Amino acid sequence: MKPETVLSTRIVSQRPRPLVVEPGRAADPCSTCDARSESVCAAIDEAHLERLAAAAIVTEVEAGKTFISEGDPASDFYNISSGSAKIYKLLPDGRRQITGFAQSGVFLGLAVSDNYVFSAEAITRLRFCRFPRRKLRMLMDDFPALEKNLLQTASNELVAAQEQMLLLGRKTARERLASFLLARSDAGKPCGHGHDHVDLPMSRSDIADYLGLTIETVSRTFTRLKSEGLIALPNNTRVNILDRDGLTDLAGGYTSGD
Amino acid sequence: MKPETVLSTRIVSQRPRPLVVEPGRAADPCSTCDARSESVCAAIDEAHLERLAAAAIVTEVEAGKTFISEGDPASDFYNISSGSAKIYKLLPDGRRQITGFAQSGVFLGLAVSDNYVFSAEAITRLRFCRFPRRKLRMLMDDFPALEKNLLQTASNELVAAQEQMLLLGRKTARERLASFLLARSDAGKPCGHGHDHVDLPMSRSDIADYLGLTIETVSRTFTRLKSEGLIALPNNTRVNILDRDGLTDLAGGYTSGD
DNA sequence: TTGGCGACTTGACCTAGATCAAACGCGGCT
DNA sequence: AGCCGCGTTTGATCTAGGTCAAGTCGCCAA
Repeated sequence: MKPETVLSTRIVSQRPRPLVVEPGRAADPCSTCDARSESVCAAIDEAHLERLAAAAIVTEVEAGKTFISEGDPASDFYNISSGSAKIYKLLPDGRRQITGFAQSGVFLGLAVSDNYVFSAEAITRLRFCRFPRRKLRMLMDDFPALEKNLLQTASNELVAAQEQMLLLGRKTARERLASFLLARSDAGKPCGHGHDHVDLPMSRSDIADYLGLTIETVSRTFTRLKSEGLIALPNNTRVNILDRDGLTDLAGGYTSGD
Repeated sequence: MKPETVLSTRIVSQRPRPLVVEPGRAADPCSTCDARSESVCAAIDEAHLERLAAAAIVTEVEAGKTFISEGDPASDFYNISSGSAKIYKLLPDGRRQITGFAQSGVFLGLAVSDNYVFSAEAITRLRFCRFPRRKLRMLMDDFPALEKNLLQTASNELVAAQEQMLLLGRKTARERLASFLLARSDAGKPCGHGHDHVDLPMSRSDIADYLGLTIETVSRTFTRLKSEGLIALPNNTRVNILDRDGLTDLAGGYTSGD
């Protein structure tokens, strides 16, 4: 729980390098935060940013680091400012379901119970703000807009969760992958790069655990979509969408976020 | 959209009987509402109940009636006061995923977009309050506790949704049914009846569409759990839990709500 | 340059659960 | 009482996707 232990031991042991971990009120990280406009922090205006900054603990972790573990006391609320992470749940025998990928702007840890009910692991090097629950509650009391924003965000998450239940319960492997690629292409839109190439920072195994499939099925299905001319696979972390309409058709009712 | 059209034509045509549909400010329905204590309405104290009652339109529909259709303009927010309903999404070819069962106290329609992204159908005769979105927003502005309560509720829904994704993506048919029965037995707890018998107002087909299975698999799995002595099936709408520990074990990490 | 490692792909085979097809059983109606 | 209709159960068979087992590819280190 000490900030020092946040660094990934596995990765760091191979190539130790210093990470910037600024505790508390550094040089007002919030006023220069890239993620602010897309995140719940947008609810707090420029004039009061120092309040936000005082509550936030900016932290950076290496790829592969598990920074939230299911069952741990739910002490903090997280807001990701750069990089991406996976949120997952495990069964006792190790089967894993990834319930979401979190990118810049995404909040985590709204859980109501005293303990986290999911785990979170950095996929890339990850930067985020941690807000102690108590301080977040105070901020919410002082800035009703923040609470409104969180409710809005939670509602959106709920809609996405229902879409994912439809995918997991009723779609075939091809439909799942098609839906996934389209959703990813929308998610990447605000990040600048165009609509028709999709960046996949996560491994095939992560995709499998997100879509309720095995790694082999994901791989085979990628190959098949490629041979059908729907996508191109220039490398393992990139997919180009060649036939968006075909993919949309396949995804079966996936409706773009706009 | 007119209140009269809310009645189920299919059922009513067999046995027409008058339904109580009290529009607007009847005899302050909120002060006598059974569901208030368990619902978001608990956020508004006795003294201001007439504000709540003025915004609410109490409606009653027959079993089988679809009262929210995916794609329709999301005009209202719903709060169920008695009966139960199913929330679902459809694929173009008719495959269905039930994303949740809503009982007394449950709110519906927090969706952010202008149109509903799910459908809802009454399982039993159903009573609920409808709040026009605009009025709900006004109430939230006046009663911050209401907004807090909604955020709390939405967070809980999100937790349940993640648990369901784990179920749909990674659990076997037996594990799904065991998890379902345990969850139902918890859900029934506040309604008075004991822990070890579970009431299932929904059909096998609904259970199948909720668990991402077919009706045949649900039926076979019930039979198997019964022959293994884990449950008893006195009739089609009732399950008695005979071996809760065994079932919990099977459910694989399902943790009771208490 | 080679060798080793980890992530991915491909192939052969297997199985949980889907599909197709009868029964069964119960409540309502005549 | 007897029939009808619908929801459910049960049985026989099929298949999408899982499992097991080799490859293949790229990347880094020596």
